[in-house]
This record gives sequence, C-alpha cells and structure tokens, in this order.
Amino acid sequence: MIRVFIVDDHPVVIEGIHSLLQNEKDIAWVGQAMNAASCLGFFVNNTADVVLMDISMPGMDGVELCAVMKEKYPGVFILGLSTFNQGLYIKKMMENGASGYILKNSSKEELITAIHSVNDGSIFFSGEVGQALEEYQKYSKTKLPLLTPREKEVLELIAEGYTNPQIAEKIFLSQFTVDSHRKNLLAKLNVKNTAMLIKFAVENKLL
Amino acid sequence: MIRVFIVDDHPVVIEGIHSLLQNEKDIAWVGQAMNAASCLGFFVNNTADVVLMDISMPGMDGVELCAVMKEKYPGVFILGLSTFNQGLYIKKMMENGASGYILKNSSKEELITAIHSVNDGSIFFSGEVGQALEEYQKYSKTKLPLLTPREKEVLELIAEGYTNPQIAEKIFLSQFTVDSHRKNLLAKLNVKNTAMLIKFAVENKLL
DNA sequence: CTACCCATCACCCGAAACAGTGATTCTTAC
DNA sequence: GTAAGAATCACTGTTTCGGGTGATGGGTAG
Repeated sequence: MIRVFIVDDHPVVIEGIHSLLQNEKDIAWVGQAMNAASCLGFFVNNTADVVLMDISMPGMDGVELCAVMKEKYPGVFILGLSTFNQGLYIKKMMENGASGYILKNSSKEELITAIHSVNDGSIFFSGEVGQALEEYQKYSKTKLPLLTPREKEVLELIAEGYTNPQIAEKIFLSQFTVDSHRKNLLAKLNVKNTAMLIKFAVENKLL
Repeated sequence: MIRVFIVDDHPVVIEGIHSLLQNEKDIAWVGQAMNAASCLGFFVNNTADVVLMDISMPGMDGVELCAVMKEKYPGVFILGLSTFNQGLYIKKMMENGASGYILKNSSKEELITAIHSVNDGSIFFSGEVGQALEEYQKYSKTKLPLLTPREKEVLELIAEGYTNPQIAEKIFLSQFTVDSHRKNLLAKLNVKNTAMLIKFAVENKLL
C-alpha cells in the first residue's frame, strides 16, 4: 500500500488527482496541503511514501519545499507536478532530490506508473517533461552568441588551465592572437574575467 | 507493438532477456548484436523502437555507441543495461541521449515497465541505478578535500566574477586574507589558476 | 565591389593573479 | 596543555590578465 500525499495550491488539481486515484486499491490517500507550510505541518506527526508536489506555489515554492522535505525526511519520495513546461524549474527540483516529474494533465496510467516507479526508488520522467527539458536546453542555446571555431578552441584550452602563451604555443599562434580571441570571448559572452567566463561556459554546456 | 533490439557482448544476458520478453505480446524481438559495429550494421537496413544497450563492450563501448546511435537515429530510444553499479558511466550515457537505465538482474516487471516507459518517450531509472548514482556522487565528494566555510564563501564570490579587492570589501577582510584563501583553494583542489578552479568547482558541485 | 566578419598580429599599461614566506589569534580536539 | 587547523594579516616579487587601439589579409554575401 503506497501512501500518497499531495501539495498543490489549486483545489481543482487536488480533486482531479484524488478522483483518479481513489479506486486504486494499492494507493492510499493520506492527505493534502495547499502550501508548503501545511505540508511541513502534516509531516510533523504523519508520513507518506510519495508526495506529489506542485512546482509553483505561493510562499515557498516546490523547488525549495523539495529541498527542505528531502533534508528532513530523506525516505519520502517526491514526484513533481506542473501544468506547463518549465525546464529550468524541473532541473532545479531534480537537483533538490525529487524522484521524478509528470505533467498534471497526464493520463491515469502514467500517473500510476509514475507513483509506483518512484515508490520503488526509481526515477520517472514523463515523455512530455523530457521534451520540455530538451526544448529548454535548445532555447537557451539559441540565446547564446555564436562563437567562432577558433574561439571555442581557445575557450576549451583556457578551461583546461593553459595560459595565453601556452595556448599560443599549442596551436601555433602568436600570444597576441590568443589574447584577442580571449578578449572577444569575454565581450561576446558579456563577462568580465576568467572566472565568469568558465562558469558561464560550463553552465551553458559550451565545454 | 514495441520493437526491441539488444546489444550486449554476453550471450547469457541476451538469452536471459530474450526469454523474459518472448511471452510479452506487445513486445517484438527484432534482433541482437554482440558489439557496436554489428548493431550499427543492423540499423542500416532495419530499425527498432527501443535498444537495450550494454555499458561495457569490446571495441566501442555503450557510452560512445549511444552517442552515435542518437546522432544517426534520434527516434530510437536507448535503455542502458549494466551488471554492476557504474555511476560515472551511467551519467555519461544519459548525457549522450539515453532514455533510461536498469540493471541486468532486474525483475521481469521492472524490465517491462522500463521498456514501456522509454518507448513512450519517458525517462526511467531503476531504483538500484538511482542508488548507484547517489553513491557515486557521495563517493566523489568524499574524495574531495574539505573546504572551510570561509574558503567556500570566497570560492563562490570568485565564481561570480569578483576580484580579490572586491571580495575583501564585500566580506570585510583584508585583500591579503582573501588572497590567502584563494591560494589555499588552488592548493587544496590541486589546480593552478582561476579557470581550472571554477571548472573543477562546477563539475564537483561546489557551487 | 565593397562591406562585413574571421583570423591573425602588435603594443601599452594598469590591475589582478599567482608564488613564496611568515606571522598572530582563536578554537577545537586529543 | 598542547598540537592542529582555521582565520586573519603582511610584504615582495613575477606573471598573467584585461582594456584600449589599431592594422592586415582572406573569405563571403549583398
């Protein structure tokens, strides 16, 4: 018997999912909350196996609540819920310990598969969520300034810790040229020093 | 009907999975390969919906094959297989476009759930694999030198692009002190400049 | 053909980073 | 109570970075 708890600030969603699950004999509805605080309140004296959690809520949002819950109750599995495709938040919520993610309008079968998988300690992403993540990555890439092949080359060598003179020697250039590329990188990516350059590059998967 | 293809260099595994799946009426066994080359050969004139792929194989390994397959046939979903817990390779394979991961000794139910989920475009991780990933992360963290609170603080500010004098002003320290912390960071993390420091920090989730 | 971008090279200069060395205080652990 | 490490500060160099400015040649698209 899997004990399920839900946190969502939309009563409609709570009711909808409740009705989808009420005839499942191995799933027990143990409670619900409409904000982070009452969710945490519930867990003081009660528990659950799987928590369905909305991503956006007034006050503390799902991303933060997820981190707090996982900190206090590491054994509780969290399954994220969202109505729309929020790649960035999905990513953050996974980093905060969620075990999976589905859309609120997913089918009954998908919902139940997800709950079972998560309860077994598995990780489950619905297909639409996977697409959202991909689209988010593509989207962030289109917003990136285009780097020339030489610039990418120099960027990679900088990330590996080579200095301008070393890079120059390595790819047979004048150190002035390498310096030019380096300055162009800083300008194009709108950062002001090596630290920001590398951080930006890693975060945007340029390396 | 889900068309399943398997790539594994162990005949025992191929046979085992074949027998597990042969009575499933919505799963069709379309072929098998014992190395990357013959897998690629199969896909020249044939196709499949889901490919079960071993992580370690002679010649081109699963990680690489996964990248090649996804490049040539983006519509084919790849489900990773491994006998042991290889956190690092699992991570790499996911980065190369795999849709999920299970252990070879997983139950029939889990195998079938995984194939269905992946075929729907979802992402599925078996619980043991999730544990492997977690353990891998913990393991890599234990291998990390311990940074003091001050050092972490300085590290974060460096990553945000502040210079030593700016950091000194921001947290009310002498720039000499900040410089000391910075040098200790370089020494502890065994890197030789800011670029390597930030790259290392991001990769090891110190930021 | 000409305007534009890429790639190359050059120089100056101040600021920042990096290397080495050493010192003091304070807490924490044995 | 003392040994160890954290946190603080100090001085001196050398190297690298980053800003500014500008030049040349090659390819390409209008």
